[in-house]
Amino acid sequence: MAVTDEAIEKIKAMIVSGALHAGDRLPKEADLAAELGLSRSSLREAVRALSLVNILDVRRGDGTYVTSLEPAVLLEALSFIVDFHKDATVLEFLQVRRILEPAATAMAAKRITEEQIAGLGRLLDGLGKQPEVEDLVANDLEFHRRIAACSGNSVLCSLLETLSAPTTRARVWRGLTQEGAKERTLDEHRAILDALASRDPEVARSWATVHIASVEQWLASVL
Amino acid sequence: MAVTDEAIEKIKAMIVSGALHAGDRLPKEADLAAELGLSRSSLREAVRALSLVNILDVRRGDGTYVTSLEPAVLLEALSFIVDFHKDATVLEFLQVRRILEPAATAMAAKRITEEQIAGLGRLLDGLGKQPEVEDLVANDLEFHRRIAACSGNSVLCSLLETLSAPTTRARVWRGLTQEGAKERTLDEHRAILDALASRDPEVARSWATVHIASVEQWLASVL
DNA sequence: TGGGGGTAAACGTCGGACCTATCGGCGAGG
DNA sequence: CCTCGCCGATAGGTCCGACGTTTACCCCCA
Repeated sequence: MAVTDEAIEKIKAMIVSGALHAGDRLPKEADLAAELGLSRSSLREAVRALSLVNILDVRRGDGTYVTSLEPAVLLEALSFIVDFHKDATVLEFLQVRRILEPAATAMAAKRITEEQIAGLGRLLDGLGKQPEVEDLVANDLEFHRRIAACSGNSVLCSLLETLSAPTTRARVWRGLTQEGAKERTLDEHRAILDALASRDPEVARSWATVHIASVEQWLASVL
Repeated sequence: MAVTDEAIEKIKAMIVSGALHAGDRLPKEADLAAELGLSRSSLREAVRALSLVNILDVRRGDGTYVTSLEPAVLLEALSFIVDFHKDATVLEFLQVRRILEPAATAMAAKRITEEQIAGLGRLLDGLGKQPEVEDLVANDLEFHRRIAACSGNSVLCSLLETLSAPTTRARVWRGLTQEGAKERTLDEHRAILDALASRDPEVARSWATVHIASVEQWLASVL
Protein backbone atom coordinates (compact mmCIF):
# COMPACT_ATOMS: atom_id res chain seq x y z
CA MET A 1 0.00 0.00 0.00
CA ALA A 2 1.22 3.47 -0.84
CA VAL A 3 2.40 5.70 1.99
CA THR A 4 -0.30 8.19 1.15
CA ASP A 5 -2.98 5.54 1.54
CA GLU A 6 -1.44 4.59 4.84
CA ALA A 7 -1.57 8.20 5.91
CA ILE A 8 -5.26 8.36 5.02
CA GLU A 9 -5.90 5.25 7.08
CA LYS A 10 -3.86 6.55 9.99
CA ILE A 11 -5.63 9.90 10.08
CA LYS A 12 -8.93 8.10 9.80
CA ALA A 13 -7.90 5.83 12.66
CA MET A 14 -6.90 8.81 14.77
CA ILE A 15 -10.36 10.27 14.33
CA VAL A 16 -12.34 7.07 14.76
CA SER A 17 -10.32 6.04 17.78
CA GLY A 18 -10.90 9.36 19.42
CA ALA A 19 -7.29 10.55 19.37
CA LEU A 20 -8.63 13.40 17.28
CA HIS A 21 -12.02 14.86 18.08
CA ALA A 22 -14.40 16.88 15.95
CA GLY A 23 -13.09 20.41 15.68
CA ASP A 24 -9.57 19.50 16.72
CA ARG A 25 -6.66 21.03 14.96
CA LEU A 26 -4.09 18.77 13.34
CA PRO A 27 -0.36 19.29 13.77
CA LYS A 28 1.07 21.42 11.00
CA GLU A 29 1.82 19.55 7.80
CA ALA A 30 5.54 19.34 8.40
CA ASP A 31 5.11 17.92 11.89
CA LEU A 32 2.35 15.52 10.97
CA ALA A 33 4.38 14.32 8.01
CA ALA A 34 7.30 13.59 10.30
CA GLU A 35 5.01 11.92 12.80
CA LEU A 36 3.50 9.65 10.18
CA GLY A 37 6.83 9.03 8.52
CA LEU A 38 6.31 10.43 5.04
CA SER A 39 7.06 13.56 3.10
CA ARG A 40 4.97 16.65 3.22
CA SER A 41 4.01 16.19 -0.44
CA SER A 42 2.56 12.76 0.15
CA LEU A 43 0.80 13.85 3.30
CA ARG A 44 -0.79 16.69 1.44
CA GLU A 45 -2.35 14.22 -0.96
CA ALA A 46 -3.91 12.43 1.97
CA VAL A 47 -5.18 15.64 3.51
CA ARG A 48 -6.59 16.82 0.22
CA ALA A 49 -8.48 13.56 -0.24
CA LEU A 50 -9.93 13.75 3.25
CA SER A 51 -10.95 17.34 2.77
CA LEU A 52 -12.80 16.48 -0.44
CA VAL A 53 -15.11 14.26 1.60
CA ASN A 54 -15.45 16.89 4.34
CA ILE A 55 -13.55 14.97 6.98
CA LEU A 56 -10.91 17.67 7.25
CA ASP A 57 -11.24 21.40 6.86
CA VAL A 58 -8.07 23.06 5.60
CA ARG A 59 -7.72 26.77 6.33
CA ARG A 60 -4.87 28.43 4.56
CA GLY A 61 -2.61 30.44 6.81
CA ASP A 62 -4.32 28.94 9.84
CA GLY A 63 -4.22 25.18 10.04
CA THR A 64 -6.08 21.97 9.31
CA TYR A 65 -9.06 20.97 11.44
CA VAL A 66 -11.32 18.00 11.85
CA THR A 67 -14.83 18.97 10.79
CA SER A 68 -17.87 18.51 13.01
CA LEU A 69 -18.31 15.06 11.42
CA GLU A 70 -22.06 15.47 11.57
CA PRO A 71 -24.05 13.39 9.11
CA ALA A 72 -25.21 16.52 7.35
CA VAL A 73 -21.62 17.57 6.74
CA LEU A 74 -20.25 14.20 5.70
CA LEU A 75 -23.20 13.21 3.56
CA GLU A 76 -22.89 16.52 1.77
CA ALA A 77 -19.93 15.01 -0.04
CA LEU A 78 -22.35 12.56 -1.53
CA SER A 79 -23.64 15.22 -3.87
CA PHE A 80 -20.21 15.43 -5.46
CA ILE A 81 -20.38 11.74 -6.21
CA VAL A 82 -23.93 11.85 -7.45
CA ASP A 83 -23.00 14.52 -9.98
CA PHE A 84 -21.13 11.90 -11.95
CA HIS A 85 -24.14 9.76 -12.62
CA LYS A 86 -25.64 9.70 -16.05
CA ASP A 87 -29.22 10.59 -16.82
CA ALA A 88 -29.96 6.91 -17.19
CA THR A 89 -29.57 6.40 -13.47
CA VAL A 90 -31.65 9.43 -12.49
CA LEU A 91 -34.65 7.16 -12.54
CA GLU A 92 -33.04 4.90 -9.99
CA PHE A 93 -32.34 7.84 -7.72
CA LEU A 94 -35.89 9.01 -8.12
CA GLN A 95 -37.16 5.55 -7.20
CA VAL A 96 -35.19 5.65 -3.98
CA ARG A 97 -36.46 9.11 -3.27
CA ARG A 98 -39.98 7.84 -3.77
CA ILE A 99 -39.31 5.40 -0.98
CA LEU A 100 -37.71 7.85 1.43
CA GLU A 101 -39.72 11.01 0.91
CA PRO A 102 -43.11 9.56 1.89
CA ALA A 103 -41.55 8.01 4.96
CA ALA A 104 -39.92 11.28 5.92
CA THR A 105 -43.16 13.16 5.36
CA ALA A 106 -45.05 10.71 7.55
CA MET A 107 -42.44 11.05 10.28
CA ALA A 108 -42.68 14.82 10.00
CA ALA A 109 -46.45 14.71 10.45
CA LYS A 110 -45.94 13.34 13.91
CA ARG A 111 -43.33 15.87 14.97
CA ILE A 112 -44.02 19.09 13.14
CA THR A 113 -44.77 22.20 15.23
CA GLU A 114 -47.37 24.86 14.63
CA GLU A 115 -44.64 27.30 13.87
CA GLN A 116 -43.12 25.04 11.23
CA ILE A 117 -46.53 24.49 9.66
CA ALA A 118 -47.04 28.24 9.47
CA GLY A 119 -43.59 28.61 7.92
CA LEU A 120 -44.43 26.09 5.23
CA GLY A 121 -47.65 27.95 4.55
CA ARG A 122 -45.81 31.20 4.08
CA LEU A 123 -43.35 29.44 1.80
CA LEU A 124 -46.12 28.22 -0.48
CA ASP A 125 -47.91 31.56 -0.35
CA GLY A 126 -44.72 33.29 -1.37
CA LEU A 127 -45.14 31.84 -4.82
CA GLY A 128 -47.63 33.50 -7.13
CA LYS A 129 -50.29 31.80 -9.16
CA GLN A 130 -48.11 31.66 -12.27
CA PRO A 131 -44.54 31.31 -11.04
CA GLU A 132 -41.53 30.87 -13.25
CA VAL A 133 -40.42 27.27 -13.55
CA GLU A 134 -37.09 27.92 -11.85
CA ASP A 135 -38.79 29.60 -8.91
CA LEU A 136 -41.26 26.79 -8.62
CA VAL A 137 -38.56 24.13 -8.53
CA ALA A 138 -36.55 26.11 -5.98
CA ASN A 139 -39.67 26.45 -3.87
CA ASP A 140 -40.30 22.74 -4.33
CA LEU A 141 -36.84 21.84 -3.07
CA GLU A 142 -37.14 24.10 -0.05
CA PHE A 143 -40.59 22.77 0.79
CA HIS A 144 -39.41 19.18 0.88
CA ARG A 145 -36.16 20.10 2.58
CA ARG A 146 -38.00 21.67 5.49
CA ILE A 147 -40.33 18.70 5.81
CA ALA A 148 -37.41 16.29 5.81
CA ALA A 149 -35.80 18.37 8.54
CA CYS A 150 -38.94 17.85 10.62
CA SER A 151 -38.47 14.10 10.42
CA GLY A 152 -35.82 14.47 13.09
CA ASN A 153 -33.43 12.15 11.30
CA SER A 154 -30.42 14.00 9.92
CA VAL A 155 -29.22 11.05 7.87
CA LEU A 156 -32.56 10.79 6.18
CA CYS A 157 -32.57 14.51 5.66
CA SER A 158 -29.16 14.56 4.01
CA LEU A 159 -29.91 11.61 1.80
CA LEU A 160 -33.06 13.25 0.52
CA GLU A 161 -31.17 16.45 -0.07
CA THR A 162 -28.67 14.54 -2.17
CA LEU A 163 -31.23 12.52 -4.04
CA SER A 164 -33.32 15.56 -4.86
CA ALA A 165 -30.56 17.50 -6.53
CA PRO A 166 -30.01 15.33 -9.61
CA THR A 167 -33.72 15.30 -10.35
CA THR A 168 -33.93 19.07 -10.29
CA ARG A 169 -33.05 19.49 -13.93
CA ALA A 170 -35.58 16.86 -14.84
CA ARG A 171 -38.25 18.70 -12.91
CA VAL A 172 -37.45 21.99 -14.58
CA TRP A 173 -37.74 20.25 -17.90
CA ARG A 174 -41.07 18.78 -16.93
CA GLY A 175 -42.38 22.14 -15.80
CA LEU A 176 -41.54 23.54 -19.19
CA THR A 177 -42.95 20.76 -21.31
CA GLN A 178 -45.80 19.07 -19.51
CA GLU A 179 -49.15 20.77 -19.57
CA GLY A 180 -50.55 21.43 -16.10
CA ALA A 181 -47.46 20.21 -14.28
CA LYS A 182 -47.00 23.46 -12.40
CA GLU A 183 -50.57 23.62 -11.17
CA ARG A 184 -50.44 19.99 -10.17
CA THR A 185 -47.28 20.52 -8.15
CA LEU A 186 -48.79 23.49 -6.32
CA ASP A 187 -51.96 21.57 -5.51
CA GLU A 188 -50.05 18.56 -4.25
CA HIS A 189 -47.84 20.70 -2.06
CA ARG A 190 -50.92 22.25 -0.53
CA ALA A 191 -52.38 18.81 0.08
CA ILE A 192 -49.21 17.63 1.77
CA LEU A 193 -49.22 20.68 3.99
CA ASP A 194 -52.86 20.09 4.91
CA ALA A 195 -52.04 16.54 5.90
CA LEU A 196 -49.12 17.73 8.01
CA ALA A 197 -51.32 20.34 9.67
CA SER A 198 -53.79 17.59 10.51
CA ARG A 199 -50.95 15.54 11.97
CA ASP A 200 -52.06 12.70 9.74
CA PRO A 201 -49.02 10.55 8.86
CA GLU A 202 -50.79 8.22 6.47
CA VAL A 203 -52.42 10.93 4.41
CA ALA A 204 -49.16 12.83 4.36
CA ARG A 205 -47.35 9.71 3.22
CA SER A 206 -49.85 9.07 0.47
CA TRP A 207 -49.71 12.58 -0.91
CA ALA A 208 -45.95 12.51 -0.90
CA THR A 209 -46.01 9.22 -2.78
CA VAL A 210 -48.44 10.55 -5.33
CA HIS A 211 -46.39 13.70 -5.66
CA ILE A 212 -43.15 11.94 -6.48
CA ALA A 213 -44.71 9.17 -8.47
CA SER A 214 -46.08 11.74 -10.86
CA VAL A 215 -42.58 12.99 -11.59
CA GLU A 216 -41.28 9.46 -11.82
CA GLN A 217 -43.94 8.32 -14.25
CA TRP A 218 -43.44 11.33 -16.43
CA LEU A 219 -39.69 10.83 -16.47
CA ALA A 220 -40.00 7.14 -17.25
CA SER A 221 -42.31 7.95 -20.14
CA VAL A 222 -40.00 10.46 -21.78
CA LEU A 223 -36.73 8.56 -21.37
CA MET B 1 -9.94 28.90 -5.43
CA ALA B 2 -6.80 26.81 -5.22
CA VAL B 3 -5.40 25.39 -8.44
CA THR B 4 -5.89 21.89 -7.10
CA ASP B 5 -9.56 22.54 -6.54
CA GLU B 6 -9.78 23.92 -10.04
CA ALA B 7 -8.14 20.77 -11.33
CA ILE B 8 -10.68 18.64 -9.50
CA GLU B 9 -13.48 20.65 -11.05
CA LYS B 10 -11.93 20.48 -14.50
CA ILE B 11 -11.44 16.74 -14.39
CA LYS B 12 -14.97 16.37 -13.11
CA ALA B 13 -16.20 18.58 -15.93
CA MET B 14 -14.30 16.50 -18.47
CA ILE B 15 -16.06 13.40 -17.26
CA VAL B 16 -19.52 14.89 -16.86
CA SER B 17 -19.33 16.62 -20.23
CA GLY B 18 -18.35 13.42 -21.94
CA ALA B 19 -14.84 14.45 -22.93
CA LEU B 20 -13.74 11.54 -20.80
CA HIS B 21 -15.78 8.35 -20.77
CA ALA B 22 -15.94 5.56 -18.26
CA GLY B 23 -12.86 3.42 -18.63
CA ASP B 24 -10.90 6.05 -20.50
CA ARG B 25 -7.28 6.57 -19.73
CA LEU B 26 -6.11 10.02 -18.68
CA PRO B 27 -3.02 11.65 -20.13
CA LYS B 28 0.03 10.95 -18.03
CA GLU B 29 0.41 13.16 -15.00
CA ALA B 30 3.05 15.40 -16.55
CA ASP B 31 0.98 16.03 -19.66
CA LEU B 32 -2.30 16.51 -17.85
CA ALA B 33 -0.61 18.91 -15.46
CA ALA B 34 0.66 20.97 -18.37
CA GLU B 35 -2.74 20.83 -20.03
CA LEU B 36 -4.51 22.06 -16.91
CA GLY B 37 -1.81 24.60 -16.16
CA LEU B 38 -0.50 23.42 -12.82
CA SER B 39 2.36 21.44 -11.40
CA ARG B 40 2.44 17.70 -11.21
CA SER B 41 2.40 17.86 -7.40
CA SER B 42 -0.83 19.81 -7.29
CA LEU B 43 -2.40 17.67 -9.96
CA ARG B 44 -1.55 14.58 -7.97
CA GLU B 45 -3.52 15.95 -5.03
CA ALA B 46 -6.54 16.32 -7.28
CA VAL B 47 -6.14 12.82 -8.69
CA ARG B 48 -5.70 11.35 -5.24
CA ALA B 49 -8.88 13.00 -4.03
CA LEU B 50 -10.84 11.73 -7.00
CA SER B 51 -9.47 8.24 -6.57
CA LEU B 52 -10.58 8.18 -2.93
CA VAL B 53 -14.16 8.52 -4.10
CA ASN B 54 -13.67 5.95 -6.84
CA ILE B 55 -13.96 8.37 -9.71
CA LEU B 56 -10.46 7.62 -10.92
CA ASP B 57 -8.50 4.41 -10.74
CA VAL B 58 -4.76 4.92 -10.52
CA ARG B 59 -2.65 1.96 -11.58
CA ARG B 60 0.98 2.31 -10.76
CA GLY B 61 3.30 1.70 -13.67
CA ASP B 62 0.37 1.82 -16.04
CA GLY B 63 -1.73 4.95 -15.96
CA THR B 64 -4.81 6.62 -14.53
CA TYR B 65 -8.25 5.58 -15.69
CA VAL B 66 -11.80 6.72 -15.24
CA THR B 67 -13.71 4.02 -13.38
CA SER B 68 -16.94 2.52 -14.65
CA LEU B 69 -18.79 5.24 -12.74
CA GLU B 70 -21.54 2.79 -11.93
CA PRO B 71 -23.64 3.59 -8.86
CA ALA B 72 -22.31 0.51 -7.14
CA VAL B 73 -18.75 1.71 -7.59
CA LEU B 74 -19.29 5.35 -6.67
CA LEU B 75 -21.61 4.69 -3.75
CA GLU B 76 -19.02 2.28 -2.38
CA ALA B 77 -17.05 5.34 -1.31
CA LEU B 78 -19.94 6.13 0.97
CA SER B 79 -18.84 3.41 3.35
CA PHE B 80 -15.61 5.29 3.95
CA ILE B 81 -17.62 8.30 5.01
CA VAL B 82 -20.01 6.31 7.13
CA ASP B 83 -17.11 4.85 9.09
CA PHE B 84 -16.61 8.23 10.70
CA HIS B 85 -20.00 8.35 12.32
CA LYS B 86 -20.31 7.85 16.01
CA ASP B 87 -22.41 5.17 17.61
CA ALA B 88 -24.98 7.79 18.47
CA THR B 89 -25.94 8.12 14.83
CA VAL B 90 -26.13 4.40 14.18
CA LEU B 91 -29.75 4.56 15.21
CA GLU B 92 -30.43 7.14 12.53
CA PHE B 93 -28.82 4.91 9.92
CA LEU B 94 -30.84 2.00 11.14
CA GLN B 95 -34.02 4.05 10.87
CA VAL B 96 -33.27 4.82 7.25
CA ARG B 97 -32.52 1.20 6.62
CA ARG B 98 -35.86 0.30 8.12
CA ILE B 99 -37.43 2.45 5.46
CA LEU B 100 -35.42 1.13 2.53
CA GLU B 101 -35.09 -2.55 3.30
CA PRO B 102 -38.81 -3.35 3.36
CA ALA B 103 -39.27 -1.45 0.13
CA ALA B 104 -36.40 -3.31 -1.49
CA THR B 105 -37.73 -6.62 -0.26
CA ALA B 106 -41.16 -5.86 -1.67
CA MET B 107 -39.65 -4.91 -5.01
CA ALA B 108 -37.64 -8.11 -4.99
CA ALA B 109 -40.76 -10.18 -4.40
CA LYS B 110 -42.04 -9.05 -7.76
CA ARG B 111 -38.85 -9.75 -9.70
CA ILE B 112 -37.09 -12.64 -8.01
CA THR B 113 -36.48 -15.79 -10.08
CA GLU B 114 -36.87 -19.41 -9.04
CA GLU B 115 -33.14 -19.80 -9.22
CA GLN B 116 -32.53 -16.87 -6.89
CA ILE B 117 -35.10 -18.20 -4.45
CA ALA B 118 -33.35 -21.56 -4.45
CA GLY B 119 -30.03 -19.81 -3.88
CA LEU B 120 -31.40 -17.98 -0.86
CA GLY B 121 -32.72 -21.26 0.47
CA ARG B 122 -29.31 -22.85 0.17
CA LEU B 123 -27.78 -19.84 1.87
CA LEU B 124 -30.03 -20.20 4.89
CA ASP B 125 -29.59 -23.96 4.95
CA GLY B 126 -25.84 -23.51 4.97
CA LEU B 127 -26.09 -22.27 8.51
CA GLY B 128 -26.49 -24.85 11.23
CA LYS B 129 -29.02 -24.77 14.02
CA GLN B 130 -26.58 -23.19 16.46
CA PRO B 131 -24.30 -20.97 14.37
CA GLU B 132 -21.60 -18.72 15.73
CA VAL B 133 -22.69 -15.12 16.03
CA GLU B 134 -20.15 -13.92 13.49
CA ASP B 135 -21.30 -16.50 10.95
CA LEU B 136 -24.91 -15.60 11.56
CA VAL B 137 -24.32 -11.91 10.98
CA ALA B 138 -22.29 -12.60 7.85
CA ASN B 139 -25.09 -14.82 6.62
CA ASP B 140 -27.56 -12.09 7.52
CA LEU B 141 -25.68 -9.51 5.49
CA GLU B 142 -25.43 -11.78 2.47
CA PHE B 143 -29.10 -12.70 2.68
CA HIS B 144 -30.23 -9.09 2.57
CA ARG B 145 -27.60 -8.17 0.01
CA ARG B 146 -28.92 -10.72 -2.43
CA ILE B 147 -32.50 -9.64 -1.89
CA ALA B 148 -31.57 -6.01 -2.46
CA ALA B 149 -29.85 -7.02 -5.67
CA CYS B 150 -33.15 -8.54 -6.80
CA SER B 151 -34.85 -5.18 -6.44
CA GLY B 152 -33.28 -4.21 -9.72
CA ASN B 153 -32.24 -0.80 -8.43
CA SER B 154 -28.49 -0.54 -8.06
CA VAL B 155 -28.66 2.74 -6.16
CA LEU B 156 -31.00 1.22 -3.62
CA CYS B 157 -28.76 -1.82 -3.43
CA SER B 158 -25.63 0.20 -2.76
CA LEU B 159 -27.29 2.40 -0.18
CA LEU B 160 -28.50 -0.62 1.75
CA GLU B 161 -25.06 -2.14 1.55
CA THR B 162 -23.63 1.01 3.07
CA LEU B 163 -26.29 1.39 5.72
CA SER B 164 -25.99 -2.22 6.80
CA ALA B 165 -22.29 -2.12 7.52
CA PRO B 166 -22.28 0.24 10.52
CA THR B 167 -25.01 -1.77 12.20
CA THR B 168 -23.07 -5.00 11.88
CA ARG B 169 -21.20 -4.55 15.11
CA ALA B 170 -24.42 -3.73 16.88
CA ARG B 171 -25.99 -6.92 15.58
CA VAL B 172 -23.09 -9.03 16.71
CA TRP B 173 -23.41 -7.50 20.12
CA ARG B 174 -27.10 -8.23 20.18
CA GLY B 175 -26.56 -11.83 19.14
CA LEU B 176 -24.21 -12.23 22.07
CA THR B 177 -26.33 -10.57 24.70
CA GLN B 178 -29.99 -10.91 23.85
CA GLU B 179 -31.63 -14.21 24.64
CA GLY B 180 -33.25 -15.83 21.63
CA ALA B 181 -32.02 -13.22 19.17
CA LYS B 182 -30.30 -15.80 16.99
CA GLU B 183 -33.33 -18.03 16.71
CA ARG B 184 -35.54 -15.08 16.01
CA THR B 185 -33.29 -13.89 13.20
CA LEU B 186 -33.27 -17.32 11.60
CA ASP B 187 -37.06 -17.60 11.80
CA GLU B 188 -37.58 -14.17 10.35
CA HIS B 189 -35.22 -14.86 7.48
CA ARG B 190 -37.14 -17.98 6.69
CA ALA B 191 -40.40 -16.03 6.78
CA ILE B 192 -39.01 -13.41 4.40
CA LEU B 193 -37.88 -16.12 2.02
CA ASP B 194 -41.30 -17.75 2.14
CA ALA B 195 -42.93 -14.45 1.27
CA LEU B 196 -40.52 -13.96 -1.61
CA ALA B 197 -41.18 -17.48 -2.85
CA SER B 198 -44.91 -16.68 -2.77
CA ARG B 199 -44.23 -13.53 -4.76
CA ASP B 200 -46.11 -11.63 -2.11
CA PRO B 201 -44.71 -8.08 -1.87
CA GLU B 202 -46.79 -6.96 1.08
CA VAL B 203 -46.00 -9.93 3.26
CA ALA B 204 -42.35 -9.67 2.31
CA ARG B 205 -42.40 -5.97 3.19
CA SER B 206 -43.99 -6.63 6.53
CA TRP B 207 -41.56 -9.32 7.53
CA ALA B 208 -38.65 -7.14 6.53
CA THR B 209 -40.06 -4.33 8.62
CA VAL B 210 -40.55 -6.56 11.61
CA HIS B 211 -37.08 -7.97 11.15
CA ILE B 212 -35.31 -4.63 11.20
CA ALA B 213 -37.57 -3.06 13.76
CA SER B 214 -36.57 -5.76 16.23
CA VAL B 215 -32.94 -4.76 15.90
CA GLU B 216 -33.84 -1.10 16.07
CA GLN B 217 -35.93 -1.46 19.19
CA TRP B 218 -33.28 -3.48 20.93
CA LEU B 219 -30.61 -0.97 20.00
CA ALA B 220 -32.74 1.95 21.15
CA SER B 221 -33.32 0.24 24.45
CA VAL B 222 -29.67 -0.37 25.21
CA LEU B 223 -28.30 2.99 24.12
C1' DT C 1 4.71 -20.83 -31.08
C1' DG C 2 5.55 -19.97 -26.39
C1' DG C 3 8.24 -18.23 -22.81
C1' DG C 4 11.61 -15.12 -20.77
C1' DG C 5 14.14 -11.08 -20.32
C1' DG C 6 14.72 -6.34 -21.00
C1' DT C 7 13.30 -1.70 -21.68
C1' DA C 8 10.50 2.20 -21.60
C1' DA C 9 6.67 4.45 -19.67
C1' DA C 10 3.99 5.84 -15.79
C1' DC C 11 3.02 6.41 -11.13
C1' DG C 12 5.23 6.95 -6.18
C1' DT C 13 8.12 9.52 -3.06
C1' DC C 14 11.07 12.88 -1.49
C1' DG C 15 13.30 17.35 -0.22
C1' DG C 16 13.60 21.94 -0.61
C1' DA C 17 12.55 26.60 -2.14
C1' DC C 18 9.46 30.24 -2.36
C1' DC C 19 4.74 32.44 -2.40
C1' DT C 20 0.63 33.92 0.09
C1' DA C 21 -3.24 34.06 3.23
C1' DT C 22 -4.32 34.40 8.13
C1' DC C 23 -3.86 35.32 12.91
C1' DG C 24 -2.51 37.80 16.72
C1' DG C 25 0.53 40.95 19.13
C1' DC C 26 2.03 45.60 19.55
C1' DG C 27 2.09 50.34 19.13
C1' DA C 28 0.11 54.70 17.52
C1' DG C 29 -3.81 57.45 17.65
C1' DG C 30 -8.36 58.84 19.29
C1' DC D 1 -8.51 53.22 28.22
C1' DC D 2 -10.12 51.56 24.06
C1' DT D 3 -9.68 51.01 19.10
C1' DC D 4 -7.66 50.66 14.75
C1' DG D 5 -4.04 49.39 11.75
C1' DC D 6 0.59 47.71 10.83
C1' DC D 7 3.75 43.82 10.86
C1' DG D 8 5.87 39.63 11.71
C1' DA D 9 5.32 34.73 12.70
C1' DT D 10 2.95 30.77 11.15
C1' DA D 11 0.92 27.46 8.20
C1' DG D 12 -0.90 26.11 4.09
C1' DG D 13 -0.27 26.54 -1.48
C1' DT D 14 2.60 25.76 -5.44
C1' DC D 15 6.33 24.45 -7.99
C1' DC D 16 10.56 22.06 -9.41
C1' DG D 17 13.69 18.41 -10.13
C1' DA D 18 15.45 13.99 -9.04
C1' DC D 19 15.12 9.26 -8.26
C1' DG D 20 12.69 4.81 -6.93
C1' DT D 21 9.34 1.18 -8.17
C1' DT D 22 5.98 -1.16 -10.73
C1' DT D 23 3.82 -2.52 -14.84
C1' DA D 24 2.97 -3.31 -19.65
C1' DC D 25 4.66 -4.67 -23.78
C1' DC D 26 7.92 -5.84 -27.34
C1' DC D 27 11.57 -8.50 -28.97
C1' DC D 28 14.45 -12.28 -29.03
C1' DC D 29 15.49 -16.97 -28.41
C1' DA D 30 14.46 -21.80 -27.79
